[in-house]
Amino acid sequence: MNTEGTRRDEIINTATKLFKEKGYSAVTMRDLATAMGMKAASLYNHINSKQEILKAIIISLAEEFTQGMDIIKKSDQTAIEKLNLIVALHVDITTKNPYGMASLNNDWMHLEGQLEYYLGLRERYEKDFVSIIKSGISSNEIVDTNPEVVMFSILSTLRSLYLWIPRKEEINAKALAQNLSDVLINGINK
Amino acid sequence: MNTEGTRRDEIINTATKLFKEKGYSAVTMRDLATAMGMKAASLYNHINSKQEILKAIIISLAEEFTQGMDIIKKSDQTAIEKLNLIVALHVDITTKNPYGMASLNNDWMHLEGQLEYYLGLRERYEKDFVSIIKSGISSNEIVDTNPEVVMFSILSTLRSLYLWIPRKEEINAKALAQNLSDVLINGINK
DNA sequence: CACTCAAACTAACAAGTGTTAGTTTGATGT
DNA sequence: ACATCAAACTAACACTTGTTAGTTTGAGTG
Repeated sequence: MNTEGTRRDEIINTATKLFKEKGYSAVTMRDLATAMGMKAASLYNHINSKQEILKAIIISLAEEFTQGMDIIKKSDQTAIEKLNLIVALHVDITTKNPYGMASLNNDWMHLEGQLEYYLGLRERYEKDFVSIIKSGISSNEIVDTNPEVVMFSILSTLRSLYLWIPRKEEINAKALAQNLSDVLINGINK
Repeated sequence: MNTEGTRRDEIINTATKLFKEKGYSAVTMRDLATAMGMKAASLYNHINSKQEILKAIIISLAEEFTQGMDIIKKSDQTAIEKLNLIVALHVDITTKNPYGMASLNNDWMHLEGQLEYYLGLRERYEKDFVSIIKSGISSNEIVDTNPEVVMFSILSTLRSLYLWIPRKEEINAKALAQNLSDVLINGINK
């Protein structure tokens, strides 16, 4: 038994790139096979279905976010500091797998068996996020605005990071997270 | 000749909703026909191709943004005021056609004949946006941060509005634009 | 009534879809 | 030399795709 899953992982990585460019539905198994330098039927020596690939991409990412949020919400930090940690979490996960984030954002509705599970994780994440903002408002750290608008605004930016991070190799993750935190939390008004 | 294009418009509106839910590639002409209460072949009495529908949805929206930006950039306003106008522009267009915004954001890459034209409009829009931010930094209205990070942050939120506006019938456009401007420009730190 | 015409229909097409079954290849360890 | 086995292959399947051609329907108009 050698390093398990290597060939399968290559297929999933290649699929992730293709899905990011055209979306899950527009990528055929023959497209994927060509990109891998093989015939479509050969893919099935390593994976069981196209759907399984999508699941492998999305669910692991969604669980990473859930775990990150669990740690942050339990941590003994101010609300603002927790928001900074959320920004860092997104920058970190997105830097490691920017293409996968495209599927997470755009192709989750094509999950067949795990759609409910995914939606559950997502709802939970957003609830935790809003809770942190609300507690920051209560503790007078955060201005008293609609907490959902605040979450929406921050989360939209963080969810779009995958579009931006690949072009920004020059900037490192820590600097980007700091820069984003500044803009998102302190605003841009002088 | 009666009110021209009615039936065609109904088809495009129906398609817009379907595209928002599953994406362009995953919606078949038979799906669309069923939603219209007719057979797939009948659609072709009103439209010439599936591609034409996508083009009708995306290009008109992209041109609306371009026109809006042209007016804003020529206007005699401070940079911050121009940013407020951009927020209002997005809220306005998205409120009128939230489903179409989903295609604009997620299915532009499936444009076949007009891809270059679309990308040109988009690039121009982003350049104008960055220019406004830079001029705000020069005039000391805006904090001296990376202008592209600022644009990215604001634009990500504005581009995601389509996900949010349909659930928020209670809030009116003007109030939402004001609320967003506050959060995006002044930040949330107290 | 006969004519027109938009808008639906049925039937079919060629190409492409995900997937299965069975077979060949070639490197590895005995 | 032989057996093994992952990993590729060829061939084919049942079904779906966008689209075309030709036909029928039915309301409105002279």
